[in-house]
Amino acid sequence: MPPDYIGEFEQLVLMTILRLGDQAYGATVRDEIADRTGRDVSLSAVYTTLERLEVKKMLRSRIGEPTPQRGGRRKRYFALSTAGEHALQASWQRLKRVAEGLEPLLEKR
Amino acid sequence: MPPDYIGEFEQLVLMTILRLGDQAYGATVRDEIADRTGRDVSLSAVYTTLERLEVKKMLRSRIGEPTPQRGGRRKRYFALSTAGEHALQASWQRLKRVAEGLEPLLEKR
DNA sequence: TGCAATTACTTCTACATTGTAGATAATTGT
DNA sequence: ACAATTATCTACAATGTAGAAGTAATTGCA
Repeated sequence: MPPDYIGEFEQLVLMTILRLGDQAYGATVRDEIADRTGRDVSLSAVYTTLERLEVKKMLRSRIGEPTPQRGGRRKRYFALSTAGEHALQASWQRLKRVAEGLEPLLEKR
Repeated sequence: MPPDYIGEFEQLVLMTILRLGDQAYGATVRDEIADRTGRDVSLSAVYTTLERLEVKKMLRSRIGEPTPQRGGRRKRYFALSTAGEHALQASWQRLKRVAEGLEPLLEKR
């Protein structure tokens, strides 16, 4: 594998974190992916992937302050590392190059 | 997994077959992916994936006639099935929706 | 002719990585 | 203590990948 290879779900997760900015944690990532793809992934699938991406240094995380609301455990917020950003950009570029010119076939219905 | 889920490499392979049309077989698929992604995948990686996609009915294959060239085994040509075309379109749509609006971040260098 | 060498592809075997869910545990507010 | 939220553990299935081995053609030469 290329050193910065990421799988398709990892790619979705990274993009979603990028989109969510400082509101990226387990539940929001899950919900956003569900909304955008129509696919209902389990929370644990998301967490496992987040964990692995952090091990690969593509993400960093920090534990949030307790929210003065309704109880419950503290959130763990995630953000892309520079490496993660690069890996995501690289995979996006590769994909675009492979899809280049095929759009009419990929999008016809 | 959604019934039509395909991994990222499977996606590359399907797109490549679409592009290659009636010239899609092991070696050409490998070379095209290598050219477009810069990633040098082994032939056997390609074959395994082709095989699995055919089992999932996303591809069909036929054995070609012997070519009057330099000998060698007959080619096995691949083509997308209707299901494969749909799965590819669906995954492309999902991806586009997830990436929507993030292009500036995905493409900046 | 006829068979070893060469060529062009494909299949087999095996293992690493990624995808995914269900059960379980940890914190925090009331 | 209990309800509310979020996170971790455990396990297994699916996908990604390479290297060795196998097969079917053509060629060249005894």
